[in-house]
Amino acid sequence: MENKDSLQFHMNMGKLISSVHNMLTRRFVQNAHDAGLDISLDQWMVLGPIHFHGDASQKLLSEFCFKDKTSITRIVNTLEKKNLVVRVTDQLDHRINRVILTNAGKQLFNDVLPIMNKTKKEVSRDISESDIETFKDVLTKIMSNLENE
Amino acid sequence: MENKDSLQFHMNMGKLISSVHNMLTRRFVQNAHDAGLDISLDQWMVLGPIHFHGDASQKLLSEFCFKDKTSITRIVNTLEKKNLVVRVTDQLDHRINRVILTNAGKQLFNDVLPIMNKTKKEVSRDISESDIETFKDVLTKIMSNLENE
DNA sequence: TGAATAAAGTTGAACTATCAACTAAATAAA
DNA sequence: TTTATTTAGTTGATAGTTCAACTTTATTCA
Repeated sequence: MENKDSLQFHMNMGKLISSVHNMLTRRFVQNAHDAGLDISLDQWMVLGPIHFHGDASQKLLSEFCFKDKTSITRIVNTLEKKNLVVRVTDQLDHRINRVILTNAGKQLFNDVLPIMNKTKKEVSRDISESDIETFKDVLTKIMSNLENE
Repeated sequence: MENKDSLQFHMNMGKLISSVHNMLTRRFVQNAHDAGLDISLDQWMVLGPIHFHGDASQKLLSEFCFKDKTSITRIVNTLEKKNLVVRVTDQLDHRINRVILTNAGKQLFNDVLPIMNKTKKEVSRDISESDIETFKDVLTKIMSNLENE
């Protein structure tokens, strides 16, 4: 334990981000599960934008979620299997799928919102507002640093 | 594009961390690939501690990497398949596997080190030292917030 | 000592990520 | 208008994550 902590101190950024990402994912799913909700973090990260946009194409979801289009295909497959969304072919451009929330999807969205807030609270416990701001700024900066080309 | 940026501004922490993690992973693998090296970020994250400890058990790797023991099993499988490590049963406690770097593993470790540094430089470009420090402190704090129980 | 329990790893199943190769539909170019 | 190219999405393959169930070996304790 002690050994682990002292090593943790020397962890580089990549490992920190990776570890935090894993732990965050686990905690969110656990909180959802404890509330009787069956959803993964990735499903939630796609469900949110679908709710937000109303009739997002998979292409838009891909850009918005910073996920590969293949990942979107498969997450939407899962959401569709759970009857949370439906794919509707665009009338004008038949290549495009519009992804729409079902009533069950809207219901789940509303149920998960408080779980997300609970998780957020647990994550940012005892961290100052200004540190959180700096933290988010750095993350945003890293994203622009890694944005392709 | 513009739309995406304005939305990005409102991204919550979870999504930021998730997105950064994905982009970071992609960039590391791409940099390694460009240098003719075939390794994933997760393989690297396990290879490092193996190098560091000399004869780490999978249990130790699991704690050290903040990964599930199952993940460690499979990553070590992959590393073993690539002849980068070998499993040696502990003489005193036959339940324990000691994971040891082969010469090829040591070689790869040395080859990947500069790639990691290159990636680190790309990630932290134009971010002040003090912001990086705050950033790492917040990540460490989040980890302790999410540490179980 | 012998039975219950705990610890270290593995395996199977379901899900996600990424790459490459593919289909189908729309657009550009000849 | 026909051909070439681009775009949206899917499929297959390989790797990693998590959970639950399992094996094997150690330890506890009755």
